[in-house]
Amino acid sequence: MRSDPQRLRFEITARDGRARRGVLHTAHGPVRTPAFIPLATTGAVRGLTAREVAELGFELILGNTFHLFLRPGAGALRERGGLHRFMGWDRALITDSGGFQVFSLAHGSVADEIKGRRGRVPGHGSILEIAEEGVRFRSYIDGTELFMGPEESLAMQAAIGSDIALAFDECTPFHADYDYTARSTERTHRWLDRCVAWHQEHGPPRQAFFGIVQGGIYEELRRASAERVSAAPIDGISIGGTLGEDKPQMYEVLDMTLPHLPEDAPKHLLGIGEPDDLIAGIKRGIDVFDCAVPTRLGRHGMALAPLPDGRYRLNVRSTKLAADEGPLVEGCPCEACRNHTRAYLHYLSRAEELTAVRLLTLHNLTYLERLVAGARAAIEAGELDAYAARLADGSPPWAAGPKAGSAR
RNA sequence: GGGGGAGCGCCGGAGUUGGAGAGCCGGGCCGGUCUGUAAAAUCGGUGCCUCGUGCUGAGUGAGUUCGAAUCUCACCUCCCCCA
Repeated sequence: MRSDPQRLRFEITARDGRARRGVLHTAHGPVRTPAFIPLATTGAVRGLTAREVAELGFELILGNTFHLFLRPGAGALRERGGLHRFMGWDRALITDSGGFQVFSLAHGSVADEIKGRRGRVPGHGSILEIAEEGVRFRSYIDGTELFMGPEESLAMQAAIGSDIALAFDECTPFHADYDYTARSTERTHRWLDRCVAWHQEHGPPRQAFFGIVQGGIYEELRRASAERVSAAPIDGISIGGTLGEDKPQMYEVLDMTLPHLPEDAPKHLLGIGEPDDLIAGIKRGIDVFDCAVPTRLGRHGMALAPLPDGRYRLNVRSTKLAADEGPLVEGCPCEACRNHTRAYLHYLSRAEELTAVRLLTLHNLTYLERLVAGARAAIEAGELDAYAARLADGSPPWAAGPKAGSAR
């Protein structure tokens, strides 16, 4: 760990077990943790404006180096003064390195692959070669042959001007065996060294840099990767790669990784964001999470809501809601729940009105923001376990927090 | 009143003019899936039953034929044109 305070300072203000309440001080302001990070993959949180995302309370969003590299490209972003200015977002920005996308091109859908399911569309991979130097691939936009390695990724993240850059890594698939995962993880470590070297030489002065732990589902590899990454001069640590095929295995992977990371490092769990997983991660000491779930489910007609069966995805398109005059979720402070009925949202969603997408996206993001805000308050109050228990019993986040107000 | 055209499954369309469909494409409807976003995406189901080599089915009825969604006749409905 380097923890250069000029780039990033992580202040821990309260603890509850292994969970912590903190503040990430970035070049674009503070980020209260534990935090959920909405995805703005291509420079927009899908369906919303930057102002709306800020109004929901988010202080950090995630852009994607790979997508922004293809379009609008480094030159255009530099000319526009970086992504903050281009998209009208003046709070903190973290950029994923593109490692995940490079491998999703090879697998059709890493989302399936890393969970142990089969890729959705086999045989359309655009990867031409994965080598020590980096990855050659074809643009999915126009077929242009392109190359990205550690240096290209960091140069692009410099052009974007993110507050936190991530190391260029290989996201190891679930079906990779021990030997492949070991070789891949070692290559990711060598790429980490190249990223660090490029970043120290050319990176924006106030841009922080996070390393990424790999190692698949193998305890030995996770420990080795955790120790290797922790030893590098970095400002924080992301946990990536396959986290197993189900939630119990994901928690196992976390438990085999987290003990080997520096206690005071900001810890980012890549790609995780279902409500119960946020709590599981927070309890283990994770500080920030990013995930496509709230925005994607919103576009697919699903609302986050505690359900009687212990799940939390309400299908708004279901006929059951056609005449339901109640709010999406009782007590939710979002625009969809305050101003509209389930019946209206049901109708809008079936009619494929953009308004439905926007309202559900607003709701889902509100739900997760309130969930982590509740966790922050609970940690300060030393009541995280009680908070988690009330959530597990089906309380919505705004009704499950400590009685003594909130820490929003 | 005359002439022409068309009728199948919840809806629309294509197609076959004697060897066969409980078929095809859209849509709707019902349900599933989605965790570092090539996802406002995607995958199923959608006549009946006792679930099988099962039954019914091409506007309605009759006929020709070994065999009819296809050919003939009558009728019904809709569309277009002419009066």
